[in-house]
Amino acid sequence: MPDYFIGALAKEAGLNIETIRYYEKMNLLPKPRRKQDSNYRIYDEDDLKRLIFIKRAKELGFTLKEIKELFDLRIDSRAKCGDVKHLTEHKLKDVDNRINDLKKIRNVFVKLINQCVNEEVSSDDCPILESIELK
Amino acid sequence: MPDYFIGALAKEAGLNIETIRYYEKMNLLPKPRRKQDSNYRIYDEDDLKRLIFIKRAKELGFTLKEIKELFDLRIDSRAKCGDVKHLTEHKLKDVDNRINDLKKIRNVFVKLINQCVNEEVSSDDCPILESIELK
DNA sequence: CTTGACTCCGCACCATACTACAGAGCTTAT
DNA sequence: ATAAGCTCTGTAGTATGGTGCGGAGTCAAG
Repeated sequence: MPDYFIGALAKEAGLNIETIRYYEKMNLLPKPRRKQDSNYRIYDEDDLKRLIFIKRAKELGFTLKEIKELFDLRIDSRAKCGDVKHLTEHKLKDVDNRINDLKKIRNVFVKLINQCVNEEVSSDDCPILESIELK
Repeated sequence: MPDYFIGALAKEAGLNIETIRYYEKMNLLPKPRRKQDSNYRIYDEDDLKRLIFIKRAKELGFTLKEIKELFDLRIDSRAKCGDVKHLTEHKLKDVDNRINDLKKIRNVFVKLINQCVNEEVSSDDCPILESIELK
């Protein structure tokens, strides 16, 4: 489990250095240990995993604030089981809704692809609106 | 199918008026007809559907630019079937990836909730990192 | 036919999430 | 031991996606 300086970590994660420092400032990434003398930040595999998670969660539509809340969901010495359960059930419902709506969008794509297979089916209408009623 | 002025549409869609005008400027919403004399914008149910779709797609992590591309996916007089098929297959793959990653996050929530049921199971670790390897 | 609510346009401002310096101090390969 | 290439901090700037405001005109209920 090798350690990284910020540049190597950034490269692994596919982010840039400034973004990593930004996440640290926003408390999305724990303050890393520092090298003696130089004060360079030292990172490990856990930091990398965390960055990759943040990156993907952002792509899935979570804000940095929400991602922070996800990291904070845990049963620990401070948080009560019941509280965590309640919060988590709420998040679960949200994720289920996201999955469902993505599936609807998926179906539209499938239909559109099949139309294409049937050669020269042509319509000027917008299929994404014809087939979806996201409510 | 009643028509709306912008205020009523905004209320229905749960957006504010300025946002609707902004989407129009960004070409996410077609330029609406206007009332004689007053030049007020006139909207219909299709506009409402479109706005609701935009709103949800944004929550699912699509940018306005991507949403515009989704609306533009159609087989029409200009676009060739093959092109649309290719593009759509690409989008389909993307949506599948999103669904899969959301399912992983979902599983973590389910585990966490079950832990809570088993009373006083406590760990200071972050389960979202323990259970997910989004790669 | 008034009056309060609505709409028009343009432009300035805001929040979020980065991104890019500058100037100084490390690291490391040769 | 030197030079290219890191990293440090702080601050300022950018892109996206809105949000607010002013002054003028329009709508519609009473």
